[in-house]
Amino acid sequence: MSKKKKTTISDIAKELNVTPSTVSRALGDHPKISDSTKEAVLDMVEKLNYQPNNIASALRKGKSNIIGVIVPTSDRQFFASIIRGIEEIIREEGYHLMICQSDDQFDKEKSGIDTLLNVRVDGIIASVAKETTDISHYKKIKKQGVPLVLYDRVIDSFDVNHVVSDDFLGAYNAVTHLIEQGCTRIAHFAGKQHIKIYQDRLQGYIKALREHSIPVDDELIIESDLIQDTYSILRTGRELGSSLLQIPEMPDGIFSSSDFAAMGAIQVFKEKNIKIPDKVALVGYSNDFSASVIEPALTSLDQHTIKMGNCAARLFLEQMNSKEGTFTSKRKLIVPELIVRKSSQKKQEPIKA
Amino acid sequence: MSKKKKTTISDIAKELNVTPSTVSRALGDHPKISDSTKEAVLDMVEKLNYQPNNIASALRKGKSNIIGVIVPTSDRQFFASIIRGIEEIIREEGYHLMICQSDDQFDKEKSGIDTLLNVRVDGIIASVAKETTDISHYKKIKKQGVPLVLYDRVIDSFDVNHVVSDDFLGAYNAVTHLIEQGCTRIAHFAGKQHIKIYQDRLQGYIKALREHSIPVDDELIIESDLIQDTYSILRTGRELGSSLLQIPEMPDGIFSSSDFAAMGAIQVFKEKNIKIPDKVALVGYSNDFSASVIEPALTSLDQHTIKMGNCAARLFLEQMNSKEGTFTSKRKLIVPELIVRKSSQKKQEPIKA
DNA sequence: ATTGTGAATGCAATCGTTTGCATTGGCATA
DNA sequence: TATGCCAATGCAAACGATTGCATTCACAAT
Repeated sequence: MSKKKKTTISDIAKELNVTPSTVSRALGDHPKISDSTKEAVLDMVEKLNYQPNNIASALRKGKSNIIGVIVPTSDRQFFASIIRGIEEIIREEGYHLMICQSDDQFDKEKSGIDTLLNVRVDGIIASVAKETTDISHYKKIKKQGVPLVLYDRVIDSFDVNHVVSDDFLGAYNAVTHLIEQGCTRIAHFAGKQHIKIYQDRLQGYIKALREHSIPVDDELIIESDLIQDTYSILRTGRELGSSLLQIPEMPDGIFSSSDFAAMGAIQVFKEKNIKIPDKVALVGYSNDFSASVIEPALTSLDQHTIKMGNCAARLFLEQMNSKEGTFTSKRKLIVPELIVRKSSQKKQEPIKA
Repeated sequence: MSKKKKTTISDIAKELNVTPSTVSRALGDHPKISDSTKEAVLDMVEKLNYQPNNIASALRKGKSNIIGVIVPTSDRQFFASIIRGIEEIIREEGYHLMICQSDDQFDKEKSGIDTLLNVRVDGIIASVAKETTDISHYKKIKKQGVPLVLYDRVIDSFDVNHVVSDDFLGAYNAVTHLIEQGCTRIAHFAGKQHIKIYQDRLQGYIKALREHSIPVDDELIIESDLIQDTYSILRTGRELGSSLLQIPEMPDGIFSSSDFAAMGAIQVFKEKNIKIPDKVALVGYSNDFSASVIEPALTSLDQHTIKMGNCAARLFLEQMNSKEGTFTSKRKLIVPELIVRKSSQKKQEPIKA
C-alpha cells in the first residue's frame, strides 16, 4: 500500500557500475552497447523490478505515444466499435488510447480537447458533439501541430483528415431497395439537419425518389432528434409511427435514419395490426444488434464501424509519419452495407436472419 | 502542420520579467502571489497561447491525474456503461481516463497493465479477463503502491477493493420469480464455472430451488461459454433451446445467465410454436436493450452498471485520499433489479414494456 | 614507438514544472 | 535608528530518461 520509491534507470546503473546513459541505451537495444552489458541490464531490471517511467521519457522525447480519442458517448455500440477499430491498428505501432467523452456537449468536448493537449498526446481522433457549432477548439489542435483525424460527424469547410460513412449512398441504396420492393410512397425519419450525416441521408433519400420519378412529399419527411439515449429514440419512433397513421394516405415504406426510431414505429404498427412489410416496409440505419432480434427483423445499413476505426487510425499514422508539410489531408469514405431482413422483404425470401 | 515550438512557463516569465516559479505559482493560484501578477500572467497565457505541459508537471509532482481502466471489451453495453459511470465521478476530481481493452486475453491484459504502470497512472480500475488465472500482474500493481479497484469479474482470495453485482441475489430473485409464476421445472443456462459471477448465479439458482423444495436436476443445468460476441451467444442460445426440446420432460422455465442466450432460445421456441411464457417462461441476465424489443419481451436483471462504475470510482478516490496504510480494502455489492416483462409473466399483466 | 580505428561507454545538458528555502524591500513598532 | 515582520518573489535543485558529443581503451597497421 505504501508508495514504494520506484527504481530508476540510475539505480540500475549504480548497481552495475555504469552510467544511466548506458542503461538507457541498453534498454533501447542500441547497437553500440555490448551484448554482455545488455544482458546484465536486463537481469538487473528483473532483480530490481524496474518499471520504465514513460512520463520522463515522454518529456524528454517530446512524444507520449498516447493518442486521444473524443467520442460523443462510449455507450453506444457505434462508438464502442470505432474505438475497437482504432485500437486494433495503433496498438501494433506502440500507441495507446486516451478516451474522453463529450456527451455531445460543447463544454465537455472543449475541456476534453484541452486535457488531451495538456498530456501532449501525439494525435487526436474525434467525432464532433451534436451541440458544437463553434470549432475554435478544433482549430487549436491543428494550430499546435497535433495530427487530427475526424470521423463520422465531421466539420465541413475545415481542412483536416476525415473518415466518414457514405451516408448519401447508404440512404440511396436503402430507398432504392424499398422502391424495388414495390413501395411508392416512402416516408423518411430524418435527424436534425445541422448535422452532416443526416443531411446526406436525406439527400440520398431524395435522389432515389427522383430517380424513380417519385415526388418528394414534405409531409413525409419528419425531422427529430435522433441523438439521445436509446429508449428515448424508441419512444420518438413510436410517436412518429403514430403520427404517420393520422395522415390521409398512409405511406407504404419508411426509411429511418435510426434503427431505434424504426423499431419504435414497428412496435406501434404491430399494436395496430398493420402488416409489415406488406402494408408498410421499413429500413433502419446502423444495424444495431436489436434490429436482428425484433420481429419482423429490421432491414438496416451496417456501417462497418470497426473498419471505420481502422481507417481513422491508419490516417493518423500516415499523417504522423509524413515529414513536415508533406501531408495533405484526405477524406475516406466507408461504404455501408444494406442488410436485408424481413421488415422490407416483400418479394423474395429473407437472406439473413 | 509544422511542430510549433510550444510556449512554456518560462516564456511567460521572461515576457513579464519574473521567474518561472512566480508564473507557476500564479497559475496554481498560490496565496502569496499578488493579484496583479496573477492577472498579468493570465493575460500573457492568452497572448502567447500557453498550453500547460502535463507531462512535465506529472514528472515533477509524481502524479499524472490519469487513472487507468482495463475492460475486457469496450463494445459491450455492460462495460461501456461502467466506463461512463467511472468517468462521471472522477472527472469532477480532475482525473482523466486511460482505457485498455484486454479482449479477454491474458497477454493483452498483462501488457495493458504494464502500459498503465509505465505512464504512471494514479490508479487502476479493472475487470479480469476471462482467460486470466495467473494474477501476478495484478499483484504487481498492488506491490507498486498503485491503488487498485476490481469490478464485476474479481479475484477471490486477493485482498483489494471490489465492486460486484450481487449475482447470487439476482439469480435467486429471478428463479424465485419463475417459481412464483408457477414454474416447477426450471433449467439454467450457466456460464463457465471458473468465473465467479457464473458460480454465484448458479448458486443463487440452486438456493431458490431448494427453498421451494424443487429438486436440482443436473440435466437442466447447461454450462457454456457466455463470453463471446453477441451473435455467437445468440447462436449458442438457439442450440441450448433446441437441446432442451429433446429431453423427455421439457422444462417450464429457464433462467439464463445471458440475455442473448435466452433470446436465442426464444427464437427457437417461437419457430417451434412453443408458447412463451405459458409453456416455458424465461428470464435473462443484464437487461440489454434488445431484451425490451424481442417478442415476447424478455424479463431480465438490470445490473445498474452506471452505478457500479460510480461506485468503483468512489472506492478509488477513497483509497487515494486515505493516508498511507490507513486504508483497508472494501467490497461493495450492487443489488440488481428484476425487470419483469412478458417472457415470464404468466399471471398478471406486464409492468414494463 | 607512433598513429589510426572502432567498439563501448561516459559526460552533461535538456525536456517543462514544481517547491523548499532563501532573499528583498517596505513598513510598523520599539 | 534599529529591529522585526510580512508580503512577494527569486534561486536552484529536483523529477527520470535521452542523446550529441566526447573519451577511453585495446588492438592493428605502419
